[in-house]
Amino acid sequence: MIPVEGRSTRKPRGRGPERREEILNAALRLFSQSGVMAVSTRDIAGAVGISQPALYAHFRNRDDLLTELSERAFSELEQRMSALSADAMTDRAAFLRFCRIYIDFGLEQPDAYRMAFMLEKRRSRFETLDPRILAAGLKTFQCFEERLARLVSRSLTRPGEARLLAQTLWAGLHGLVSLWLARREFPWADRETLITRYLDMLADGLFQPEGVTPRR
Amino acid sequence: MIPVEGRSTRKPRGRGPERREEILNAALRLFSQSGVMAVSTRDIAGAVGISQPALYAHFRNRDDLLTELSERAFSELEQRMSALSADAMTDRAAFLRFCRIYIDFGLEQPDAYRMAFMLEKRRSRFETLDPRILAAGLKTFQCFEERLARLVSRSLTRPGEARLLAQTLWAGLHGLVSLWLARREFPWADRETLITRYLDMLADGLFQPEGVTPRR
DNA sequence: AATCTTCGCTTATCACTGATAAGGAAAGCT
DNA sequence: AGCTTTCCTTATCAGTGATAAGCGAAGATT
Repeated sequence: MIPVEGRSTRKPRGRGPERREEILNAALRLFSQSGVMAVSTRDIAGAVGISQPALYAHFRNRDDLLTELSERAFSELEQRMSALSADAMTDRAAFLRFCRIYIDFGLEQPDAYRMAFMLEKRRSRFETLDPRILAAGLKTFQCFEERLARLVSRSLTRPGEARLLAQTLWAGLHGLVSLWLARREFPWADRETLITRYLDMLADGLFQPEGVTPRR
Repeated sequence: MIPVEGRSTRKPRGRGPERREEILNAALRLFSQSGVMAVSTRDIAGAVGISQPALYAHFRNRDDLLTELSERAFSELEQRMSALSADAMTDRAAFLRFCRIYIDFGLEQPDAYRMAFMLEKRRSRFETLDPRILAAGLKTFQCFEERLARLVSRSLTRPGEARLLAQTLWAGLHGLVSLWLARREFPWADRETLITRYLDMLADGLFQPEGVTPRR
């Protein structure tokens, strides 16, 4: 009855985990093709080749599956941010490259980005955010804040500055990316110009010229 | 048969338009209470006191109703932006107040804001934006751009600057507002501080000190 | 070897969703 | 009065996420 410490008494690992993986991949592919809202559990099950209720052996419900994909998306973004080492750069250059990583992630993987930051549950009563997504988001933000702080540490003086900067910067980048994703048909200005201009504006505000103190 | 010019031959205005209004108001109230995704057409019909199919005499479908509310939200934002007259202000002060109007609108009327900018249709195949919402959004953006350009005209030099500034600014403000709305549980820094800091950063980038040219 | 247990799956079914069909009743116009 | 139009009803549809009940084969136990 009591399992031996460190070794489960039984080894039920058949092809369960692989199936689970299969489902996640199929779901992500379908979501990318048709949008999260348009894909039903039957679509996913059909793509995998199993019946619809079979999904519920691997995930508690549809939202649970979405949450899992969301966590993966966060993880991918963390990896990209962590991969940036900018030792031989000026703060400004490092800052710009860091922002680019975020933006590129959103544009290259719009569905992953949507999962992570724009996901609203289908039938949730008054928008209570899934705690797992919240936790994953927090972890990613901490990564964001920490990386950012190291990159521009020489330009930060006041205490609490890092967190404030990280939140404002995140918001700004998210605005750009999310509007692009949600309002694709809008007559946007040239994307490169827009990015460059926006980041320059931020950087100009951040890295004040020497001898000039920001007003207010 | 042929209606007299300027006077319709029949006057079918029974209580149709009022009903329509009633439905829109009930829907908006329900959406505010429970979130857009959680409210069904039966909920709306029940709140008005009619049967569910009766809705379809006034709106082609659920999305049509949402679109109508979306247009209203845009209209409301336009009104707020147009109401700002900042003749006796510096460019910087006018800029800050203008941004505040946008932010306040989003925070005070989160559902209207969501309708306007964050609405993703329930079953749309690959996210084609409703042309009506697109049109309404365009109109609002033109208002945004025009008002902004007048406020800070003295600080704009290059051609095309206004449009670029408007789009980047909009994106930045949207990022702040939409993240607040979508991730309420996130441990945000003090909201006032965050707003002030963010707008200052933008303004610092925008309104360079005299005699100092922005780098790059 | 025979049995038992567990796991991943099936079919059948649920309540609910948005949407349509068909028809009824009342108001307004000719 | 008769006709049309408008707004509403009930009945019903296919499709949704989710659950219940049971089946069958693999692995463990006897």
